[in-house]
Amino acid sequence: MAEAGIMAGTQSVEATLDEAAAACAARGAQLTDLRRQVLRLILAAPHPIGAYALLDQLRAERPGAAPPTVYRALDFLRQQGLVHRVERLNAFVGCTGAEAHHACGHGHDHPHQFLICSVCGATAEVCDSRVSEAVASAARAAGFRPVRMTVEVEGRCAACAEVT
Amino acid sequence: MAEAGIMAGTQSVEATLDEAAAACAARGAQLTDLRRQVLRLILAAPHPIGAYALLDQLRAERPGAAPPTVYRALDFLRQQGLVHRVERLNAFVGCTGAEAHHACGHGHDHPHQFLICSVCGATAEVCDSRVSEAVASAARAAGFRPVRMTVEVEGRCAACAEVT
DNA sequence: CGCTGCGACGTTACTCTATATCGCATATCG
DNA sequence: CGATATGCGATATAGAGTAACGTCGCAGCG
Repeated sequence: MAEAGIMAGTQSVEATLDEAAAACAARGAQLTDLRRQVLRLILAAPHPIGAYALLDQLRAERPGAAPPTVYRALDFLRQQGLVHRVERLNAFVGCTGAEAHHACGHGHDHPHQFLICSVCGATAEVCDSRVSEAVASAARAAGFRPVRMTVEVEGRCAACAEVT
Repeated sequence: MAEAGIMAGTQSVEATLDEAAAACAARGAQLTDLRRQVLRLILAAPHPIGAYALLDQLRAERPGAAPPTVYRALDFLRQQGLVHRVERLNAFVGCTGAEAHHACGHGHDHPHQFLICSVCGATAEVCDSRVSEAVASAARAAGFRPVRMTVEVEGRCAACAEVT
């Protein structure tokens, strides 16, 4: 229970992949086999995963895979809002709760925040509008026109904080 | 005037270096020649500068410089709160307004935010407590114990926004 | 005096992250 | 049919960061 806030989506990876394919199709883009494989690996990983770890795993199914193979797929998945990049880790995670974000009116480039546990490596995505409002308003106060924001918090997740 | 929010400190680089040296000494650390050179290059750069660009410039004075040379100096300068890393850019900037931060009660690891202009590359550091409060409180609401935060906003600075 | 510990720095080598570029195949449309 | 677009294989290179080891100089101390 303590991990509730840190858990990824509860549905199966394959179901998520099917939803993702449908969402892409609805936008006129296609989730090809390669892209689907990459997304599957990301969703199956317990934590944010680096591009080259992804590449290693991908080679099991696709021996010819090279860095551009992975990066092209990642670029696509990010455009589609299916994957986010965690800047502090140079790693990638599946976007959890894309439905929720759409429900609250955000597009696929929604503002989000990451909570990164420096003990266990778990990374949770949250979507707090007060945070994005505060950041955007601080930026505007400086005469700045915000477009995209990165908010990443390093600390201890609930489970690791208990141990203290 | 439009750039007021984006300007770096107004005093000369050398004066800043002297202050930095004094601040280090007060903490029992020393700003050696190497560290001073690296800090000078960062302060003189108009924008955040990458480690390898720094290395290239450093080699003019110090032909034997290698990556560890730069990274060790950067680690020191970051510990001393004289330099920040911009995660989105994999680059480094001088900490503007360290005095102001100390004045408002923060140590040298103060929470800060970056405004990064995607047109001209200018990067401004701001220190808005409402932002850091909002982020910290969102994190705690998820049972997370925040330690350090990265807030980086990409958009258009005042000068570049005028042009539209 | 020589020993020891420590911090700063040099040096080599390596890993990881990311992009540029060329080229081929297919697909879709007028 | 040709023309343009997209996906992807393949090679090469740039950029970011770290590991490991050695050396020098400078305390403090028996």
